[in-house]
Amino acid sequence: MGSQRRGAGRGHDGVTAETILDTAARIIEIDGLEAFSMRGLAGRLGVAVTSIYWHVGSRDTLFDALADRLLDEMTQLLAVGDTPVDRIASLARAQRTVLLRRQQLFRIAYERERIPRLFLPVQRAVVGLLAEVGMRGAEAALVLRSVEVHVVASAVLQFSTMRDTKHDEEDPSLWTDAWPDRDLVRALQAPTDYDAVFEHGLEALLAPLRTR
Amino acid sequence: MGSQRRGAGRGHDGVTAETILDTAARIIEIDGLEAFSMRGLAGRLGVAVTSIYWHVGSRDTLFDALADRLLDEMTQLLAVGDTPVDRIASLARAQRTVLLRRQQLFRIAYERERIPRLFLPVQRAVVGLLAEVGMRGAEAALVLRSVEVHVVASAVLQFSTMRDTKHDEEDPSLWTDAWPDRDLVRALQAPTDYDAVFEHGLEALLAPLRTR
DNA sequence: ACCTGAACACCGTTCAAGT
DNA sequence: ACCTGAACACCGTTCAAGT
Repeated sequence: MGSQRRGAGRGHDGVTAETILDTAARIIEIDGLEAFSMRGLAGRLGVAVTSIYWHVGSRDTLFDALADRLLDEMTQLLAVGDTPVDRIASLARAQRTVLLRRQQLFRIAYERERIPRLFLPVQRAVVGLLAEVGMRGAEAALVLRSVEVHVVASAVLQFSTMRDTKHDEEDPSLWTDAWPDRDLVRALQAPTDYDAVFEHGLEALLAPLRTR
Repeated sequence: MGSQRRGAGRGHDGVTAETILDTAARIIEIDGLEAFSMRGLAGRLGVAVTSIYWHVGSRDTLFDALADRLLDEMTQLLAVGDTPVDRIASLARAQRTVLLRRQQLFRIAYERERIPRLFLPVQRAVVGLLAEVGMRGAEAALVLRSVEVHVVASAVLQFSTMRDTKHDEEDPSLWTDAWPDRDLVRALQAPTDYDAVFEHGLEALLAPLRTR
């Protein structure tokens, strides 16, 4: 709302919109979204709260700006692989990697309903790759969205177990009843391997494409 | 922390832990999680804030109690269908239906990392059904978790578009470039049919089981 | 153009005091 | 056993005032 950026950084002890956003992003990604406050951010920057309002506006517009940054990052992803289907899979993995690295920013984007926009650049690429294997129209749209849901899915679920490690393993007592299948009980007591779950689901979704 | 419930409702103008939880759940599910506050809840009940602390404890323990209620609801689900795979699919759908109806309570459970516990009753049932088609051990665990991830996934993604209807459709301008595939553009401009996406992904995950 | 403090209307929580 | 008001330490945001 307020500011207009001009020229490069000046030798001044004030803050710029950039440094505010940088610091906000760092606080949020390291200490978590709920640890963030406007006053805390101002304190970290050594500035009055009201100064933030001048540079980037309210908490709301600040979060919007952070969501835009994540969007920028999503437009940089590149597809690799020998076949079109391999390249689709590589894009899905790359998206997932960004989401896992930017968990908290992703939550912000999610809460502002920016997910469709966030995924648009990759979707455009996937559309082209689907056309290469002869898939178009409503059928292609369904595959596109299924892959998107799957990427978000496994990332979101992984968040809740990543947040604190003491919950990283399932409570063993939940599965200690006398089950006949000891291998399965052991597999379920181990921490969920979300990478494996992701690959399994992705392969299930892409399998029909591999035979065209 | 404080109270011990005894006997049935007494004719008194005080509140009980039950009525507090009922009112809290209604506020949260109707007005949304962010609209909830301890003071607002007290106001709605016509009681001082501090009275809530006596009956159910802090906001934290109150949310824990609400998560327990959702867990109870999840234990009631029944499998229907002719084949074991059909019954697995029916359980997945039933779970999804509960999640969509109790969106906000689910968010609470999710943020408290109760998802594994929440899904345990259904998982037990699915384990039995997988055994019926001869799937056990680590392989069964992977399928189990993939289905769980898929259910949560499509529900979570649907939330963000359900919250306000003006975002229910994708921004048409995102796809209006000159694309050769008009059918696909039309399909992508329409609101996402999450039911279809859910069924598509579920079928992809269960397809390998149908041929055993 | 940039930064400030004071003020407002909110929070969750504790605690001593009432009946 | 149950409920209360006062108080504390937080919020986000606005606004008039400074330089």
